Amino acid sequence: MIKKIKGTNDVIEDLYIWEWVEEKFRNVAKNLGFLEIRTPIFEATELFNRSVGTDTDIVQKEMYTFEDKGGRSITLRPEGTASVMRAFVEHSLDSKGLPQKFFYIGSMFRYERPQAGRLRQFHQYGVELIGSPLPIADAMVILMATESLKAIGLSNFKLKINSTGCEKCRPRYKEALREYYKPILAKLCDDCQTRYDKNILRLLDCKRDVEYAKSAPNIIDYLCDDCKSHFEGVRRLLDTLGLEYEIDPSIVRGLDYYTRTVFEIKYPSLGAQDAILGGGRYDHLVEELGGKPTPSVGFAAGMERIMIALKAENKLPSPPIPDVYVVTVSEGQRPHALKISRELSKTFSVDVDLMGRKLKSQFKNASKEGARYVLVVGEDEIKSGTYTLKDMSNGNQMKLSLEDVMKHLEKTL
RNA sequence: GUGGCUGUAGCUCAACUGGUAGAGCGUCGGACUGUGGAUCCGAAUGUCGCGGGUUCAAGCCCCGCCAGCCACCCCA
Repeated sequence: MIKKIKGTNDVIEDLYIWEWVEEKFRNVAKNLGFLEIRTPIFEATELFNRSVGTDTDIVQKEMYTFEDKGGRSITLRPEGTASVMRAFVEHSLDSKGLPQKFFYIGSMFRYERPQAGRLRQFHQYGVELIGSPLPIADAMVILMATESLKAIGLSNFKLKINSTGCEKCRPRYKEALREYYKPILAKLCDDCQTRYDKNILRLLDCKRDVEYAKSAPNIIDYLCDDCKSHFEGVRRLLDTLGLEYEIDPSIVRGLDYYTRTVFEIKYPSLGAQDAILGGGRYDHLVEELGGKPTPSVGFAAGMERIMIALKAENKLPSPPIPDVYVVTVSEGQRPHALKISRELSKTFSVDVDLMGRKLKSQFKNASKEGARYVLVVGEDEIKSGTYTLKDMSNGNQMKLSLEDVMKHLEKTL
């Protein structure tokens, strides 16, 4: 048997949940003036090297990269922001005026070992607000994040924010961290030893050496005046909106392009992979991709993790059921039943037996599928032009003309 | 990439210290030849994850691979 590739998933019975969630997210985004965008699922490898950063784990070991038949290096997108920004630059969308506001829902690919809440092909809902340097842009994006989660009924999530400063203040902070950790380096775990050289910020969210991280220098104290007032501006707006958040100095995002604001939404009961959404500001990404300086903010949310959270909170929508199940008594009525099904399906969701089962089994089937009504098309019905409509919730039956059947369904469904 | 646990019917799981595969649920049918959700009866379906080894004999033991789950790393 050919089986699906490791770390991929078939969504079959649960698809209606996905559709429902996506609809809610689209609504939130569209009502705030964001335009849905679909970019290619693969891009030139160079795009991700430039945007995500050559030193990041994503680029170094997690990308699905291959050469196409023309000898080009192609990569399955590991995240969505790079493509949206590329499209923004490629189509000179700044000429349409700023800001430009986009959202997307789609597949991302990362070659990682699968575990709870982590797949190799996964899906993200993401938002990009391009062109505004102001704190209100950060606040808008964070608001969209929380509103989206609330729109699907989630409540047990925690918003955490931080600032990673800019090219002026971040080096100063890194230096301070190096000085702090240098004398105790030998006491740290093996991973932290390598993190010290590779990416010192990562020492802050090590799961083992938490004690040392607690008393480490806090980036907030090292922010330059501009970054500090920007961060305070964002906080004031979040306070105005009444959003609860925690300032968490250990939030260090794994992509190189972040500047200033970074944030995460955690769903603590999910297990090790408890971040359902992450984002921040990336003020230099457009320049990096060859456009004019265009400060931007955005986030990406993990659809699969959101699905797990939804199930945990028991906030699932109800599954789709047929409104009417059309049933025949014998073979001769099948053509008639098919025609009636066509009429009914213009307004209602209809199911009809396609297996040639006998009447009783058709009823069983209708019941199993949760059909609200069964319409019997038998010899008598065809002769008289009045059909037997049975309400499966209480067993009541009545004989109605097709027109009256339609009316009755419209009234009661 | 590393580590732990797991892999028997569509699903959940059983099979004593190795003796050659079973139950419940589900599916389909019948009891009930124009009526469901209850009950009863019956039927079908397994390369026992794959490959190799040990043995008279392997679902069970050994090795390798693959897959799943969980964790590390990292992230959504």
